[in-house]
Amino acid sequence: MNIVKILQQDVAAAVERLYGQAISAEKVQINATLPEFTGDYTAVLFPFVKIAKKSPEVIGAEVGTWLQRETAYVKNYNVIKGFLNLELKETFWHEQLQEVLSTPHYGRFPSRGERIVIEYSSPNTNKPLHLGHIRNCLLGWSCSQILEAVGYEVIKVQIINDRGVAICKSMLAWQKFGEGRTPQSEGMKGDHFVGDYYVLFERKLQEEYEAWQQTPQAKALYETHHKPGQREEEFFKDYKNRWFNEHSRLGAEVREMLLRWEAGDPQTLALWRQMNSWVYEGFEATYAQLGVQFDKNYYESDTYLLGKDIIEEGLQKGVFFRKADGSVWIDLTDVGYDQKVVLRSDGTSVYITQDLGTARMRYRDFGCKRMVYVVADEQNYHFAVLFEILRRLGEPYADGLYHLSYGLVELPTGRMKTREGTVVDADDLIAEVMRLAREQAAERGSPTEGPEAEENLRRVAMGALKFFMIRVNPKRRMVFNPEESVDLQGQTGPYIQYSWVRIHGLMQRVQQEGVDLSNARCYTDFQSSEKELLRALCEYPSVVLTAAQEYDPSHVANYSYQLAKTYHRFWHDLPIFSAPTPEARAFRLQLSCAVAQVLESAMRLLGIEMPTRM
RNA sequence: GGUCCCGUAGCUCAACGGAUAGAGCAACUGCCUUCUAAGCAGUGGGUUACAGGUUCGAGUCCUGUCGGGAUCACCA
Repeated sequence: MNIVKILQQDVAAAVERLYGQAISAEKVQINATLPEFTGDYTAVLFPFVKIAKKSPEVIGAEVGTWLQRETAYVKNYNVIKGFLNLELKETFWHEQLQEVLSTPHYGRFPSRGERIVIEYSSPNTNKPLHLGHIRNCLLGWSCSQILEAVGYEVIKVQIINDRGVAICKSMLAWQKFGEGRTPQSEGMKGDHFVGDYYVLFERKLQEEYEAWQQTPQAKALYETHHKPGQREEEFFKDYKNRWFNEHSRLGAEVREMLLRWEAGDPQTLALWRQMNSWVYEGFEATYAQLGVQFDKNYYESDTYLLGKDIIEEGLQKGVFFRKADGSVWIDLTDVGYDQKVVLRSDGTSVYITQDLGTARMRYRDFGCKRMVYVVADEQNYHFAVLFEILRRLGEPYADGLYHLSYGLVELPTGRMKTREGTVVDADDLIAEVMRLAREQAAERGSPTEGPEAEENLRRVAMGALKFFMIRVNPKRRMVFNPEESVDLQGQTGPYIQYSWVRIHGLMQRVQQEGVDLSNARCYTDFQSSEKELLRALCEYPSVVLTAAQEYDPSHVANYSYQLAKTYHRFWHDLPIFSAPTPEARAFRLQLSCAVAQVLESAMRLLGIEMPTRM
């Protein structure tokens, strides 16, 4: 059990014994003692003043004495204002260190025998992945690792939006202008190849639209329909969607194609499969670079008709109601939401219908009472509504749903905009980070040739990128400065990796020279940076737990940085291999070993691997 | 307009309701004859948007104001 919990219980016991009132151990506040005071952990005494009817100073003395007498691990105490600083015995710290070293998966929890589904990435198949997908993937992946560490059986899924207007646009553009080209013939990644046709379509569409705006019909429309003071340009910007549906020739062709697809036209399906398979090849390559995987892929083409049975069920249960035109609704005004359509008047599903169906499908597939959706915060309202509907339907998993909502990734210049070409492509970004890692390694004289160096460079580069994105609280919007993301100094992934590499070097020497570490326990003269490391090591499991409970990997990222920072200072302040005594050397090496173990474990939870050399 | 999220150093971010609000970047200054300097140490930089309230104690909780964002489609 971790030390904070032990202290909470013992302080609670002390208060009960001394003052005759039971308090819950969880309420006892235990903090790490601030560096300027002596002690390891500090109990906050103010809450006991009412119970004890004594001053904090007196309570501190009494509780401190009690702990020192009744427990095996308190060495000394002092009271400053309302704070009881406790100093723990050396034997206690040795036990803690040995526990870390002897627990192969320190920081992992026993199985809960419970499954949890986590959905992330979920791309459209008309364009390559971009910066936003990277945040999504990294968040999803590290969350899945963290949930696994706390004992869930995690099932990672994505839903691929492989149908609809968007992919038909790419298909149509390829059909009209592709002249039989393929990713192979062009030497391109398939997702970029298909994406280019999507862009081409949009360009051709814009050309058609601009030409149309010059027609008498369009001019007349502007004259009769524009809002007061609205310029022609603005008017046509707003009108584009309607024009696409009602006047555009290309728009009509896309809709025809979509209809042919829905009717199962073999030629259309063949083209659709061909183009999607190109895209999937590209996605796979990007996912491999990011180091993320999925246990199961759902395809919208399989799920887009789901959910209608649920609508029927909901109508019978009185959760939904039908309007005169045949459309089906739910009224959520009592919880502050609106009325929502769940089935169109023509009987077809809307987006949320699909999600209702997919949720149930996953429950049937995996029997999981918990599901996490990693989706950007634009969809907060959608998920609030989805979860509320599932609750009202009485679905057995309804209380285990969580929307891991994350903020948009912006550039220093503002939001990424497809139209303005400011979208940061995932593959470009990865290539850029790799390039910079290589450049910096060369500057420092680190090896850059050979398979081991290549792998190390890759790990450093991806470590920088991943840490940069994961260290900020998911729900925060984040500003992505491409230059800072590939920084390798300061609060970065490589900083943490470097501390590990230092230890790795030490351990190699330990092995080569066959250093005896068995007398580490004889060392008792702990230095402050050693104590800080020990305390940090003890804290690790609870950090993982917090990250899991809050679905927030940034806790693990910040912890890793803190631990690495403490280690760097320890390294700087104290001789390790050449410590003054054999006991000090043994202890410091063991301590280093434990730090490396925890750092590697924590970083693995973030999807970051350690390089062997830097 | 309704609902939700966010306002912390010049910038990017931390801080279970606890002690004097911390890191990194950027700027300046030191430290490699000793285990890798992608490191360490120091200097400057703050009315935690503002105003009230709750309490032993508020960046954190409550109310209001201001500022930023998202969302409120028979789109996905």
